[in-house]
Formats: sequence, C-alpha cells, structure tokens
Amino acid sequence: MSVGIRHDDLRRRNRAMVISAVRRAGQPSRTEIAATTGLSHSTISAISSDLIQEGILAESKGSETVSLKRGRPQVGLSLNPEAAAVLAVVLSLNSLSVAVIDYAGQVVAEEQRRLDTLTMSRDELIDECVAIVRRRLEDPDLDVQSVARIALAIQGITDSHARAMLWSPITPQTNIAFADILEREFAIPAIMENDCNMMAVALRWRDPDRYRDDFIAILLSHGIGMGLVLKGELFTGTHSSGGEFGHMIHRPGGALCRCGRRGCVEAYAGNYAIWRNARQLSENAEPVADVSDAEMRALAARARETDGPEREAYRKAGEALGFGLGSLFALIDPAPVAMVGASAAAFDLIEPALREAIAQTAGGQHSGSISFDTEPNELPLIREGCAMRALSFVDQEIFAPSIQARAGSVGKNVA
Amino acid sequence: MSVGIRHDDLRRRNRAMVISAVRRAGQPSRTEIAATTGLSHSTISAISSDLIQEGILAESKGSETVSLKRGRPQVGLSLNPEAAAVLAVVLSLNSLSVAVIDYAGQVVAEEQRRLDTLTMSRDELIDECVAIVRRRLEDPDLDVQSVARIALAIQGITDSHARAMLWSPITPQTNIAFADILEREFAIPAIMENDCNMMAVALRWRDPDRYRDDFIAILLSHGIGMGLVLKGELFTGTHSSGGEFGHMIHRPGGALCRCGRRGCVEAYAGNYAIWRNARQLSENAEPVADVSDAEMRALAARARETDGPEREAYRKAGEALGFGLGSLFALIDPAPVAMVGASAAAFDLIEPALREAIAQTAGGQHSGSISFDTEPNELPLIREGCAMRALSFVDQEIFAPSIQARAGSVGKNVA
DNA sequence: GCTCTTTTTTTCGAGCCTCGAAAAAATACT
DNA sequence: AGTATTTTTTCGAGGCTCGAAAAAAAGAGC
Repeated sequence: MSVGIRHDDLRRRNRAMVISAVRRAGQPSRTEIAATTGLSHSTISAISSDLIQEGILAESKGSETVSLKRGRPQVGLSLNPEAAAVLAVVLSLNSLSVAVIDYAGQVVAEEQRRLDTLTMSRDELIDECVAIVRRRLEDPDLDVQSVARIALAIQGITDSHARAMLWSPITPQTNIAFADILEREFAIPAIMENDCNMMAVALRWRDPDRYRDDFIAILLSHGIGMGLVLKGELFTGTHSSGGEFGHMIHRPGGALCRCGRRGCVEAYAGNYAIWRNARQLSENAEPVADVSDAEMRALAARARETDGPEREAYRKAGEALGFGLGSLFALIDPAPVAMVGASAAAFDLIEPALREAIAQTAGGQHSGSISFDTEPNELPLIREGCAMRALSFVDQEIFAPSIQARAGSVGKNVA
Repeated sequence: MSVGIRHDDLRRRNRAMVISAVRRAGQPSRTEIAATTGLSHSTISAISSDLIQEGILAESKGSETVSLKRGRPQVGLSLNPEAAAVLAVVLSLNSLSVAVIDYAGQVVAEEQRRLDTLTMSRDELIDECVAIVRRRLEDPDLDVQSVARIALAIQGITDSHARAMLWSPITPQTNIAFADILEREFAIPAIMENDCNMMAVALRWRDPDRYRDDFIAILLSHGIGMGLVLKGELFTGTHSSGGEFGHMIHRPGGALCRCGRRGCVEAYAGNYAIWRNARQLSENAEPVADVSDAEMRALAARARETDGPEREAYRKAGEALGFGLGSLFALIDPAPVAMVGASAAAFDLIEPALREAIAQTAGGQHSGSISFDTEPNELPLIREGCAMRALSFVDQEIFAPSIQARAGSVGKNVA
C-alpha cells in the first residue's frame, strides 16, 4: 500500500506535472498545459506564476509565432536554461566522456577522453572520472552553484539504487560506488545508471510516438545489452539494473561467453562471438578482448560478398538474438525493437535468421508485425538519456520537493 | 505523465487507503491505520467515521482483547461482511468451480463440477460458466444486490484488459470474452484473469513476509505456468496476461511442445513431457492430452525407487526449469520461487538438476540463496487470488469511486 | 469507591489547494 | 474605433488535511 496523500503533496505533484509538461512539449501555453494535465486554468495559472517567479520557467516572448487565430495570443512557457545545469558522464570501453547540459537540455560544454579501461586499476579509473568532472566544474563559464546533478552511465550492471557499478565488461574491477564517490567529492547529488537503460530513456524522448509505453533497445556491440521500457516505465531488475538479455541462455552448455558461462546469447551475437565464428574458431575459444569497428565492418562486407563463414557467423548471431527475443516475448509480449550500436549497421545480415528464429517461438505469431529500427551511434543516445534522467531528477526532486521525506512505504496493493 | 491530482481525488485515495489498510491488517485500530498510512489521526477519524456510517466498515466490539496497556483501549475496525459479495470462478482442465465470498473474505457458498473441457463446444463451455454462476446467484440465502463483482480465472492466456481468454490449453476454443459475457448476462462487473497470476496474488495475501515485492509462482502441472510479482506489482505482458514462462525456449529446435512449437521449457517439464520421457518415447511424440495425478504419482514413486528413465525424465524437467529460471533471473534478478501444483510434490526429484542448471546461468552466483517453496494444491490458491482481486476492485472502484472518470493519461515519465 | 494517569478518539479552527465564474487582457476582424 | 474571440488572471466558495485541545475510556493506586 502506498502512503497516504497529504495536502502539501498535492501542490508538489501538480507543480512537478507542470514542469514535466513544459519539458515534454517545449513551449506549451498555459491553456495547453491545462488540457494535457486535466487541471483547471486557475490552477495552472497559479502554479506557473510561482514557477516563473522562482526562475524555473520563463515566458518565451521571443518566439512570437504568427497567430493565425484571433483572440489573445497564447504565450508559450519554456524552461529557463539558467535555472540549473547537470553533468552527464558516460564511461564505456576505452572511452570516458562528459557533457554539461543546461536546464533546457542544451549541451553547453563537453569533453571526451580515450582510456585503457581494461588495464586500469580501480583508483586510476575513479581518479579519471573525478578529474574529468572536476575540469568541467572548474570551467569559468560555468556557475558551479547551478550544477544540480551528475548522472553517470556505464556499460555493465549497476545496483537498483543507482549508486554503484556492480560489474562491468570494460574493467576487471567490481563494486565501485561511483555515485557515492562523486557525491562526496563534489557535494552534488549523483546517480549511476546502466548505459542501455539510458539508451531506452533517450529513445523515448527522441521519438515518443514510436517509443512510448513498451519497447526494447538492444545494444549490439562487443557485448549485448538491453534497455526495456514496459508500461511506460523503465524496467529494471529487483536488485540490479537487470535486463541482462545478453546472458539469457540460448543453448545450454553451448559456446563460451565472456562472462565465463556457456550458451549465453552474447556468446553467439557479441562482436567477439561473430569474430570467433567468422574465423571458424572453436566455440570454446577464449573471447578476444576487443574487436575494432573497422574489423567488424570488414567482416560484414565480406559476409555480404560471399556465402562463407562470415555470413554464417552473422546468421548464428541472428538466430541467437531471435530465440532470445522469442523467449523474452513469451514473457512480455512483442514490442518494437531498436537495434543500437556499430553492429546495428550489419543488421541486414542478422535480420533474416533473427526473424526465422522468432517465428519458431511463442512470440512468433506476430513475427511479421515486429518492427526493427537501427541506430549505429550509441554514445550520443546514452549521453542524451543520462542528461534527461538527471534533468528529470531536478524537475521533480529539486523544483518540486516534498516538504519532508515521508514515512516508509508499506508495499503496493497487488490484488 | 500521469494526470493532475484534483482536490476530490485526495479524499478518494485516502479512503481507498484506509479500506486497504483494514483489509490487510484485519482489525487495526484507528491509531494503527494512522501509523501505517502516515495520515493524521484527525483524517483517519473522519474517514473511518464516514465508512462506518456507510456500512463499509464496522467497529469490532466483540473481540475485546485483554488490554494490557492502560489508557483508552483501541477499538478495532473490521470490514463489514455484508457490505458486498463477490464471485470467484475458476475454470481449469476438466473442472469448473465457483465460490461466493463476503466482503470480509469469507467463503459463504461454493460449487464444483467436472466437465470435459477439451471436447466441449464453445457454446457449451460458455453455457456451463453462465449456469454455474446463475445457480449461485439464485441461492435464496444470497442477496443478489450485494454481489459487486465476478472474477474468473482460467488456465491460459488472457488479454491485458482482463476481458477475454485469448488461448487456453484446456479447450481448442480461442478468444472467448468471458468477462463481457458474464457482465452482459448478469449486469455485474466481471473480470477474466490468468490462473497463475491469481496464484501469485493469493500467495502475497497469504504470506506477505515471504512474498512481498518480488517473487515467482510457478505452476507445475500438465503445462507450465507462471505468475510474477515485481516491485510489488503483478507483472503482465503488454497485450496479454504474459509471463508465458513455459514457452521460453530451452533448446532451439528441441522437443515437441503442446503449443506446436519446439524446445519450450514445457516440452521438458510439463506432465506430458515427463510422462513422454519416462516412457522413453521420442521427443517428437505427440503430447498426450492428460496424465492423471495418480499416474504422475506412480512415476514419481518409481523415480525415487530406481535410477531408471523415470528419474532421468524428472532430471530433464529440472534442467529445463533451471535454465528457464536462469534466463528469467538474467532479466529480473533472482527472487523467491513458489512451486505450485501436483508435480510440486515431486520437487525433490526436480530440485537437484534445477539447481545445477541455474548455477550455470547468470543468476547462478546466487544459486544457493534462491529459496523454493512448494504447495501441491493449486485450486484453493487460484480461487483465493481471484477472490482477493475481486474484493480489491470493490474496495477501490466501488467504495472509493472517483467523482468522474478523468481525462486520458498522457504516458508516464520514464527519465 | 474515588481520583489520577495514560492512551485513544473526536472536535474545532487554521491554512492550503483546486475549482468555476467572472473579469481583465490582448489580439484579429469589420 | 468598436466588436468578437481567445487567453490569462482574479476572486470567492468549498473541501481536505493538520495540529492542538478536548473528550472518552480504560487501568493504577490508595
């Protein structure tokens, strides 16, 4: 059972809703907000007047759109870019990047570095992250006071409280509480998120028509990751970021996976698996640490050219992904899929076997109607998701705060 | 974004919360309710006074517990059994049952019938359901006016709006809108639910300590079903009841499943699969329609006795369940599992191979800590879940109604 | 048996919040 | 310039929750 609603919660929630409506719509008028929220004009007027006075929203006078209708013209409300700023940090294999984003969602500064994450020590990894954030915060153009949140995305498993990286393929280190470390270092609230989950968040902001309530984002890269939105909410595991689609079992006792187990989907569809099969190495061959994008492009080109082991490798990848998706669809029903990452560019090689495999599974009856979309560039997507996540936090926790933390919840009602 | 909260919603929600607190706690005092909901004593007092006046709650004077403390004794609030009644109908293979339950959750009447569901026509099936409900409603001891809800659980896939059975192993018929049919026939709101989901609901009411926020209920029967609670909420597919654990793919292209596809978990762990393997028939052998409980018990006894094909059949079942659970745990993280149904009595034969398989999967690191519980009798559980579901509906939709249906939601905030 | 203490429950006024209606504001049309 | 139209603000009414205080109902002590 959720906790009772008190009188002060009411204003808080409706404030949050107005902010959220503005963030989503861009420059909605008060009338439009009233329509989407279902609240009365008087209420919207009162709340937005507060928000403007507090410098959170602003009336966008500049964009005097040519009013085609007569009557008093609607005046658009927009987010005040200076109300706050957030940092989005993305840590992936051999790469660390950070972006400063203003409250309106515009990138105002960014920095990217190459690192050798696989060989770095725990402290080196932490120090690099702290240092790159510090450099951004020391930028004289930035008002440090306004930085309200740091969001860090990592390829790997994070805990469900968004505090720590539990395990990652990009480093042998485990259990690094990045969120706590950054928070202590800079006294700015920080969260730690899984990269694929952030991809899903970003897709939802980018194309809410296609990616609305239920969809799947799959990262086809050295490993296989997934971000899943169900019923309009990001799906996470009960203890971790969850959604380890790449480690569902495709063939019990099958090919050797980077995680040390056997038969995972990733052991057939990850870059290293495609590379291993293309070279006709044994399924027991130790996964290689990294395969360059150029090398993968060469494999794909060769697969398109001749019907040799390269094409067969992509076929096996498609089959593994297809049976994995089929099992997933048995649990959640089919949903639109976005294939993200460098290997999404080779989706033409993967798709036939993938569809054939799905057709043999419980999700198969709708095999034809499942639509796939590809997006080869994952980094911007992850960063964007990170930024939106951080901004949403500011919207809700800082600009629409509860008067006081409420007594603990007592569990929801399931029946 | 969810819709704005209006002033009248506030009372409605808090009313619902008080009712729910009473249903959960049994006979809580106003003070206890104030503590669990976080609302003030004044508010609880006002709301409970309303509810008593409306005949929904009652002060339980009878149970004067020996007050050990001094001071004014707490007076327990309880649900008024006569406030309403609900019907729980359970349709499973060759069996149809109905129970009338009063508002306090006590069974006041029941009836059970044997049917040959596999051979019945669509109309016969519908007529039997309508007839059994009609007989209960015509009972002179029952005030028909008070019946507020009918909940029907079926073994099979239901749609996500809880209106229709889409597909079921107990009948060749498909797409029967039982909820609509009953609703039209009796002018009583009806819902249609998946049996395994109702098992999960019931477990949560029965043992909220063990089955709280995240757990899995697996039905081991002729087929394999699953009910899943995640983050305190019943997990369903996006379009259907979902959670078709039995039809996750265990071995691509493997044993023939009752659903017509190959390699499903059920094709190794369902009763017919165990029976097929025990007789050393081919994996391609057509699944038999039904195996009696007595026959399954005999198989299990023989498996315990000698290390023959029977034991191997149970081992294969355990392996399939284990890899299936392992894949599931890759997505949702490990959680407590309840094994329900006649074959749960043979869980001793299944468990070793199951644990061994899980240990080879992503969920494996916690293999030892995953706890299994068994409950051989599924029918009472399903009925109980059905009843609680129907009662919760009455609690929320009838006794705490919204003043008017609100404007459509605009999607939740994911970031 | 009476009073005191303790705990629960109710009562009451204050403070917010949202709502609907009406007024004010801002523009196009004539 | 006046009128029509649409958006936004203002204002009073009605509800809801809250805290404080009062009332109620018992046990404890003498």
